[in-house]
Amino acid sequence: MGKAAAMHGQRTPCQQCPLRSLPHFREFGREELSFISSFKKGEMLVDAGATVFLEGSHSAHLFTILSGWGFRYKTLEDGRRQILNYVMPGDLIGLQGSIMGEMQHSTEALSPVSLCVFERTDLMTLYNSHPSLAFDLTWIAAREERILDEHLLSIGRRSALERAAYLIAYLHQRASALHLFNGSKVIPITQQHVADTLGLSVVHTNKTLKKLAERGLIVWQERGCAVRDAKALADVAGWDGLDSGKRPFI
Amino acid sequence: MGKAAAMHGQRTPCQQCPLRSLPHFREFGREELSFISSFKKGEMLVDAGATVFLEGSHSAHLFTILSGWGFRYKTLEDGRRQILNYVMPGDLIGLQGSIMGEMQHSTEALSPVSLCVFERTDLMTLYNSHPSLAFDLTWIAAREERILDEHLLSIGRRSALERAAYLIAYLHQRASALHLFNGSKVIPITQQHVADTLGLSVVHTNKTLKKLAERGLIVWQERGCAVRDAKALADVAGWDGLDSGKRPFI
DNA sequence: CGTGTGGTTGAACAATGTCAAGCTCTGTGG
DNA sequence: CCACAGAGCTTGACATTGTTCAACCACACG
Repeated sequence: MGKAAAMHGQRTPCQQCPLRSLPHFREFGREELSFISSFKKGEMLVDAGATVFLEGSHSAHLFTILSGWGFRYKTLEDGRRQILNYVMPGDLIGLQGSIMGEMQHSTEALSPVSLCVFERTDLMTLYNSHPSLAFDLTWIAAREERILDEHLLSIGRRSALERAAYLIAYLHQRASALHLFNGSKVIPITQQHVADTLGLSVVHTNKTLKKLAERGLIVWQERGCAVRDAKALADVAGWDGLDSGKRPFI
Repeated sequence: MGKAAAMHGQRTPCQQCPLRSLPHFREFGREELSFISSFKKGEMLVDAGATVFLEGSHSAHLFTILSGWGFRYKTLEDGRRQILNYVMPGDLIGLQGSIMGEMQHSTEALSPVSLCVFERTDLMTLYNSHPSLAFDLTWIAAREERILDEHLLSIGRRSALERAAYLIAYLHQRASALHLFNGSKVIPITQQHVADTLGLSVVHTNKTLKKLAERGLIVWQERGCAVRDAKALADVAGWDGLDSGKRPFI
């Protein structure tokens, strides 16, 4: 478990944020952007495997992912782990803790991750001065809730094969919308991550993924999963896909 | 599946809302209360078994539960149902749909339910004029997210017995905080509801609940579940319990 | 060269699902 | 008052799904 974390002053001003130009995100006004730019206190880099938030901590910060992949998880006392969701560029992390106090889940980097750093004490200023951004924060929380609803349906009621298909289709769709598949085209997770997301053992996960591979829907390769037929995956899972509309991000 | 729904003009003004006096909720300023009172457009009553929201709909309203029990759920095409969470007095429902458009889950009443009616078009006014209430809305969404995180951990990684214990401890703790156990002391759900919440079959749920009953932790009775030892239930599940602090409600 | 991490496999076993039947209420209509 | 129907709970036998254990393999990295 790597731990390296480097803090830097602000590098990219928000006005030139590479994520802003993606069609996936809603456009922001000049004033909103300049406020967000002042809200941002710097950037942070963490290694793959590093822990960004630890369950039980009280972080003074919250972050937006600039680049890289990570995941949120909880564990039981005896070590059983459940991955709750994955985080990708544009995702705000630590909002739950900032608003309610203590962090009740951990967050770990799957790849090297760079993050924009915000301070939780500035949140109230945002609510006071920028209602549209305040609305966006609620939007972001509601979106996460909606995704968790679908995950719950998946783990509770879908078979192992359906679950695996759903998970990979979901990750693929999100990453595609962010144009994340230019270089590697590979989702950077291990089968252990898949198992801990689906609530299955690694062994059974392996056998399940193999079935998807035999049908030509995915290929498992060095450090990750490559999608061959996203549509068929969604079909296997009986999943409609994510909203296609634009979404806000801070 | 009952469908009766009656709309009324406002009966109880928010200043005299019986829920406000519970120690469970944060106190509101006079100004906040008067705004909320204007935000409220009336009250609605629905029968047990009635559907409040249907997946796929675009409701013009959102509601706060005044009294009664209900639950949110999603279904797969072939009818498999997953209950996502339960709703009780003080809970705001329909926020997800109001903010993001279409409803992606359904909500059904478990008992007769009375609701305060709000209009989604008024939401923006709230954000513009009352930052503290805007913050509360994000708080409410973050709280739901946190609860879903715990449910996901439960379904994904706890055994059937642990899951059942967690669910009942959770419902009991929430209802206790709301002083809901004056009359019946019974959680008004069927074993089918428990099964659909835990992601188990009814048969296995029945056998699992029987084990909890044999240990003296619960008693299953006419139309519901009575808790005998809440502490022991939480212990079986290895669950810490909910936050004890005050929370906002609209 | 070792060593470690992640993937693969088969066999034995445990957990959970399915099927089918019966039971106990409660409410309803004759 | 009785007969009946439906909903929800209970139970046992059996099928299926998923877990655990125990290897072994392949590759990357120091």
